[in-house]
Amino acid sequence: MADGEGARPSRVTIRTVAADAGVSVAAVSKVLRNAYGVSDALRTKVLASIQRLGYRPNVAARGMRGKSFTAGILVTDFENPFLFDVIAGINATFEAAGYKSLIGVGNGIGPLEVRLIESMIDFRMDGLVLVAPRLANEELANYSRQIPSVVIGHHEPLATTFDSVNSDDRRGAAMVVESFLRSGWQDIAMISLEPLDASATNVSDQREIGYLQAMQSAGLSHLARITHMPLDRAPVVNDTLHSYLTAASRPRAVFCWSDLHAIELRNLAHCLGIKVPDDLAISGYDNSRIAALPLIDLTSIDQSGRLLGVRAAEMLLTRIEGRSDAIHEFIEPRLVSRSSG
Amino acid sequence: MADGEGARPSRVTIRTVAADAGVSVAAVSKVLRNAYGVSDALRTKVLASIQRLGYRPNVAARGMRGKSFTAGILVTDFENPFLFDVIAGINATFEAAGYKSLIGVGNGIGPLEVRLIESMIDFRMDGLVLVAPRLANEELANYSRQIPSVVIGHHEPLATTFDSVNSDDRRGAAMVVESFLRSGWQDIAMISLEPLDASATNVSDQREIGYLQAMQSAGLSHLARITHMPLDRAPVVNDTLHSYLTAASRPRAVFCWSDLHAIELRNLAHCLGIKVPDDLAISGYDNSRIAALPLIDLTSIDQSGRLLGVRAAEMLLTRIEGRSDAIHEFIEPRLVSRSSG
DNA sequence: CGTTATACGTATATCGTTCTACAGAATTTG
DNA sequence: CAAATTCTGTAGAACGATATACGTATAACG
Repeated sequence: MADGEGARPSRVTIRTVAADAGVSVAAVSKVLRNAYGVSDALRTKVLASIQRLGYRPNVAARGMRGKSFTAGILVTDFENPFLFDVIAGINATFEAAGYKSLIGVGNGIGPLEVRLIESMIDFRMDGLVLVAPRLANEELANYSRQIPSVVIGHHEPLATTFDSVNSDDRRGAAMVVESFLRSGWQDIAMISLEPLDASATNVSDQREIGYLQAMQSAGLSHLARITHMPLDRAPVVNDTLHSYLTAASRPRAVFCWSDLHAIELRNLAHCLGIKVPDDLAISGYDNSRIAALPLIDLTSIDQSGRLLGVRAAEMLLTRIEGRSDAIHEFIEPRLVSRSSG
Repeated sequence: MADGEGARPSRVTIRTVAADAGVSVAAVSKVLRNAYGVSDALRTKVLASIQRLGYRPNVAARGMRGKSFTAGILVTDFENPFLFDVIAGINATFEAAGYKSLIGVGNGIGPLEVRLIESMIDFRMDGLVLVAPRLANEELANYSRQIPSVVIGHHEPLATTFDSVNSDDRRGAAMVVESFLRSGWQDIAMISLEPLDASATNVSDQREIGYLQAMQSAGLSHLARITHMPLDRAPVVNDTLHSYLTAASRPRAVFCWSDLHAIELRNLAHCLGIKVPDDLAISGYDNSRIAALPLIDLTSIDQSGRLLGVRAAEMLLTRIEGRSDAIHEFIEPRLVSRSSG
């Protein structure tokens, strides 16, 4: 009983270290931040004490005045397999720079995302990477003034208060259309995501634009049509896809804004006895690991998730260092052809 | 230029609120924590000011003396689709209790996991949920003394310093074997994960035990055999699975410790022209969303990931409230039969 | 009516850092 | 050799909350 709570080891603080090393608290702090004005002798003495005592600075206390050496990552839809690589890239880059990163999951719910961002600010994190945030533009502008921010998968090339890294989504969409055209299919439709607002900042909005432009360039505007799906993967999605496949107006080829829906579609087609690609060609976007499975074998656009993550983290680091002009970067997409289209 | 950094809105603190409401700082703090000794009149006055000023308490400052109202989630392998439901369950439960949760990704790398746990402690988080940690038992015992902790997917039923929630992994494994037996197959092998140490705390260790026991009960001990895979999904895994499938000793049925490898296996079998389940039956574990896809259609064990998450979060909340006796809970697994076996 | 509880608020020490000022020693300069 | 200039290290005020200790009305009691 006395054991359960009792063994409070009374945490070792900067004061403990200072006492142990026989120097002032300020001196230890200087060593920690490797700030100016500390001799080699002092440094080694302090480092030895830190080592011996197993001291770790308290981030909460640190955050009150200085930096927390931690960045927050906000992801929208935890389920999208596209995130794996992005997050791996972000984590690796931060890790190498001596930063920690913690992830918050927003579930595509605006209010929750807002609360998480605020929570990260309140934790005194040094910066934020927002992956495909579903926030109104003003909100984003507002928060990015409070904390260094970089977005991935959000197109706002004129924003001045935050950076962005994106796949060239218009180009990617066009690549799919062009590939379909080369196969001789013209009746090409698109499945996209419900737009959030009129600003066309979402990746799906940009892919729609790319799709429409490519169709127009090919003189096929009259065949272009877009179906919008809700974000949640409720039964609605399945029903919609089902009626989509069985309708008379079913296209010859479908470009899906994300592997997420393309995979569902390919499976549903399989169940309905619709041959892919003989009856229906399908392409996704993201080149996720599942799309690459031989049994799924989905044509897709690789947007180099890992690179997106790495670049975003690098940008955030320089922004934390003080850069204040905005950078907006594009990464070239790559078509990965597989049996589905 | 003056715009980039200049617009420092000088954050609203508890002092601002106190001034605005015309009360003391302590009074505001009391309202925030709804502590004892505050009249309705005062409360409404303070809440109005909070509302008007848009005040949010600084978590870092909070964590220095009181609670941060945030829990940390440590996940090992971000890629395992099993995590989706677990994390959703944890998040939903914390959210409802007014807690935030932040996720750290350990990548199955021991040292990194340790650093993340320490980081979460240093952030003054109120508690930790560790999902399938790959830590030595002493380390776990050590950290769980420093911060309220609950583990998921880690079997240590005698631990006194932390709680655990687990699928009954032995039972789940046995269910698979029994199902194979009912189909008339006896030559049943298992693919498992490289053990971390001799303590058999990992879920894969427990599933091995369940598998061996079930084989023994059926008088098939002589046919039981286990192949161990590395955790990383390097080419090694693929090579190993390839030679596994082409070897003369290929079993009639395979029980995989996780959908992760079962999916790989089913795809590889497909590529090699091995009919599933006619030539080879396959079962996974986790009943992940991918396993349920008609094109994959993998028999699997559902371990109610969401429920695991919910229970773990609930336990952590009561432990944060002061409970000090350990709880170790099992959740009944459920077999989901599909075409693969 | 005086005494004792009780409810409500306030003042202030405290948490563990960072960071600004400054003092003393060592070094360079004129 | 005195004065000016580094170079090191220290003291102590923040940071923004919590929580303890205490004072003062108000209510309850005998």
